[in-house]
Amino acid sequence: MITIDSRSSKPIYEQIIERVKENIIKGILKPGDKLPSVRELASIITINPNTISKAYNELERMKAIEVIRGKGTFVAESFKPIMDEEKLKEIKEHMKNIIIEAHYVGVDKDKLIDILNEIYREF
Amino acid sequence: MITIDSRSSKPIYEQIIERVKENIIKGILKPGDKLPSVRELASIITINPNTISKAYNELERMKAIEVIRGKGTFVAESFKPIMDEEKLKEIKEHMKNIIIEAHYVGVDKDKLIDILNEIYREF
Amino acid sequence: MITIDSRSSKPIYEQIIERVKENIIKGILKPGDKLPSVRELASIITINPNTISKAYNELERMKAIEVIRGKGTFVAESFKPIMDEEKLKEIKEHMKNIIIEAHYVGVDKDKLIDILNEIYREF
Amino acid sequence: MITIDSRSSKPIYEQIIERVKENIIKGILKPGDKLPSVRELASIITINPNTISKAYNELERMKAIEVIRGKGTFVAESFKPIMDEEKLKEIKEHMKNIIIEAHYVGVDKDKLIDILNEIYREF
DNA sequence: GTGGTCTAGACCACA
DNA sequence: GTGGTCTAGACCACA
Repeated sequence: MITIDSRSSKPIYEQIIERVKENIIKGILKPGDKLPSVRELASIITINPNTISKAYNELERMKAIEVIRGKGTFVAESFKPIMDEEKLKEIKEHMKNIIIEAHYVGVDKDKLIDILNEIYREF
Repeated sequence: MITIDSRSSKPIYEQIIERVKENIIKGILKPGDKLPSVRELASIITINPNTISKAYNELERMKAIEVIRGKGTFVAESFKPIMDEEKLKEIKEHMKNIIIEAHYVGVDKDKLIDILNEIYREF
Repeated sequence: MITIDSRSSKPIYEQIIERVKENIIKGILKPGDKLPSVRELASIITINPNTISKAYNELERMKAIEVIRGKGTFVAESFKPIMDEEKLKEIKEHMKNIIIEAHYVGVDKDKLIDILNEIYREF
Repeated sequence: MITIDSRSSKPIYEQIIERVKENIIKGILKPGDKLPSVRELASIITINPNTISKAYNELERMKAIEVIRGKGTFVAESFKPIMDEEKLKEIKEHMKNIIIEAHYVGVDKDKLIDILNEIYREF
């Protein structure tokens, strides 16, 4: 369910965050579902537990998951998008950079929208 | 022409690369145009020359600019998009992450396409 | 394993790149093998770590080695020659120059092919 | 007759040396032939005269050309290869590096010998 | 412990 | 004046 690319320049803890969020959005993980414990996940994907911990902590801060003491970690019950101006600006920045990179491999606006639609279809 | 956001977590040399590419795409920098010399740009944006050098070197590797010995650095004459499977996969990855992040601030597909179109309009 | 000729006009970081590639081709370094860390190698050959870093970065770009975050640097698992027209042209250029230089020290075609065969035998 | 690639990382003066030697080996320039004067050549290929001068000086040191005061520069009358141990070692080094580079673009021994033969045929 | 980024500063070849 | 190489040293994120 969660696959890590150790060769990626993207930190492992960020990869975990993304995979968990992706699974939630895709409905593979539903509100109330229990996540594997830190140690469990660490042994499954053979990653240092500290790294899993860091990912879970960030996910909790984002209200994507909830830690219930003594019971475990669960997908948050109610998902309310939090409109965050800073975050929105960041997204625009990232999109601009994608557009620039796309241009340099010969991907134009229409092809980029195709890619975007394709990814949404997978969700 | 080239502005750096020192609060950004993105390395300075990467910011320079992006700004130069952006200026080329927007036509602000045209093929054959001379870029400021390493030392010049370093003093303009008060960054260490080594950092500028690193950015210029990567831009040269990407064939976006050309270094002519003892004369300076110039926007490459011929821009040919290089279709790179790896790079394309990377772009898709980035796009997927943007979509995930967008979802968490309540930005849906249509709004994201709006943002994309808006950025293209600036180019 | 890696020796530097400080009298050579060839930059140190390029010498390191060549020695590493040579060791990989000779099988002294095998896929998955760990390379000495940047600091380790720096202290072994008494070279500044930045210089080692530069060499390792170029080797990574060439897909000869892989950097795994926080763990170290390893010989790439899968070696796939990348057919690169530019690089091939460069090789021909170099070969032409060798032939010209050889002529001026009285080394003819047959002797040059002997030299070539001799080097291949060492690999 | 002499073409320069200003984008090459190879210094212009070295490129001139190589082209002149190449022309001599190919017989395009014969012993006793007059070379263009420094200023002439400088204006033909629009290069700084100092750069031409440097190339001619090195060619003279190698006994490939001769400067006759007040008359001009000529291809040396008698070509005697000078067996130079240092130079030979250098050639072997270069050959080794070519072999390493060739391996990384998928060019094996036989193909490399083909390339070598092909270049000799042009001479 | 691992590599990545950045600064300050020196020296050099080349044009 | 131009970029390239190298050193010394600091700080940082990641695992």
